[in-house]
Amino acid sequence: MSDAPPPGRPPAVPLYRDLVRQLVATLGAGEWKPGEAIPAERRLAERYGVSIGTVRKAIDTLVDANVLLRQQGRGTFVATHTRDRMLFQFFHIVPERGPKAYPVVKLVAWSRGKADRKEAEALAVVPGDAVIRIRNLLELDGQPIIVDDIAIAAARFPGLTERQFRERPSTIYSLYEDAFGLSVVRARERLRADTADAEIAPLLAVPRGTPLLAIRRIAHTLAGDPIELRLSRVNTARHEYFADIDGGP
Amino acid sequence: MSDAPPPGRPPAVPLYRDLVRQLVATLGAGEWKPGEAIPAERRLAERYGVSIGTVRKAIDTLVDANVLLRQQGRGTFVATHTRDRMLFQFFHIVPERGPKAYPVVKLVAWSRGKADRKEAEALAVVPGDAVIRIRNLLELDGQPIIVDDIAIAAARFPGLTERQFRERPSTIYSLYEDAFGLSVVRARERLRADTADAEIAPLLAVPRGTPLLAIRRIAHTLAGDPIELRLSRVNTARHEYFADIDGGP
DNA sequence: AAGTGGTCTAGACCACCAT
DNA sequence: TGGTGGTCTAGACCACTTA
Repeated sequence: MSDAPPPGRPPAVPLYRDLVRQLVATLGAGEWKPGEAIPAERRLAERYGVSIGTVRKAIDTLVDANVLLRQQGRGTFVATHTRDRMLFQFFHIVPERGPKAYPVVKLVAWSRGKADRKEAEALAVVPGDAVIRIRNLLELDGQPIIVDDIAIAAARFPGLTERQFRERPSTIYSLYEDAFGLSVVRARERLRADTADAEIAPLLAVPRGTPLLAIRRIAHTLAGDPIELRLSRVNTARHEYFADIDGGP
Repeated sequence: MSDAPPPGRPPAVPLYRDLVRQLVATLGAGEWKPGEAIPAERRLAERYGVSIGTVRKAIDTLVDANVLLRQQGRGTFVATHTRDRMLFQFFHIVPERGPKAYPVVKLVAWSRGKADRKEAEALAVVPGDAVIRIRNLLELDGQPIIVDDIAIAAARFPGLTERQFRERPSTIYSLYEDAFGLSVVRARERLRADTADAEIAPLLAVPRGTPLLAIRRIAHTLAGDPIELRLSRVNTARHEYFADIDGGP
């Protein structure tokens, strides 16, 4: 790509892998922003001195990872955090019966504080570093179903205000993206069964001791940096968490 | 592929998609069995009269779906239900800390009965049809952590005996595969929080009312037929369910 | 040495979209 | 009409496995 491979020394890393790395670096540097088109495949092939097939294979990788989005006849675009993407990729609570719906999000609490040990570990910061904590209440069908406790490192979100959260028209991840250039592309979730304590129960309008589904999520950027720790508590009386193991061909 | 495309009428379905369909059909017909190699890509290209690139694209699809497995220098093999595959693809319970481990499975109960409405719906049979119900207790680190209640349609597993379950050296899905030619390739799971009742609590050695994670799984064959309904109840005091949202590039 | 999958090329032609 | 991604070809060469 930049250099010819040394003679007789086959490249340890395939060209298209290297191209993925370069595309990710270019994306990370902000040369192509969410919502924008990246250059056409033929142009990328020229720019990097590889064949179009190799470009396609590299782009395939990033499309599979939901980082890029192909649109035939139009171009290839950097993925954005629309409501739809949030609903289909990151929101896994569905009604027991009936169609999936968008939650209505209400900000309950917003505060600054110092990272405790668990927060620090999850966010890859030092205990005591400034964190911002947000509590949201999510309603489905007009009923309060989920309490989200979100923690983010203040250093990654300079100047973030409570007002930005209140006035957010779209999803939280689109706020991270638009205002701070931080794109969540993947997350790890751990689930367990818990019970409603005195603090959570009234928010969800359930008795204390009601079993709740507790979801601990760490959201990552394309570079792999953790940028959000989220503890969701879900009333699963009429809703469920879904997971599909393998989409199939 | 079999016929030339009508002149001026572009094929509605791409060649490689059609090839996927044919490969799936051949797999379903049992021409290539789990663990066996399918013909080399060059041979498939000849056999179906397409280029090797098209064959590779079709095989890519089935490899992504965990139906086929490529091994460089050896061949492409039909996936089997090994312990490893079970652990990495279908078993999502991990210790709170420490490495993932295989569960030790103990058969608690085995019975035949008639499908109730929910079982019938899940297994795509008629209520009242014969079903086999299995209850397993799964231990991790020597502790009983999971109770699995499995229901399968008896008609799909002719001659299945309790003994086969007791003597199973590997996983249940490998029994389905080896003895009945039914390969589980994907599953849908729905999770909610529940509490231990009088029946489950003693099996897990917890007090009644202990919060448990309830997982309802329907497992499907490559053809999309549901072949197993499984209700797992998990003591999440020291273990968790994990879900990765997007593997990334 | 023979056979396998893995990478890469340099095109051709098509379907789709904007103008 | 021109540009985009989508499909498909017919090879070449490589890395790896097995015999």
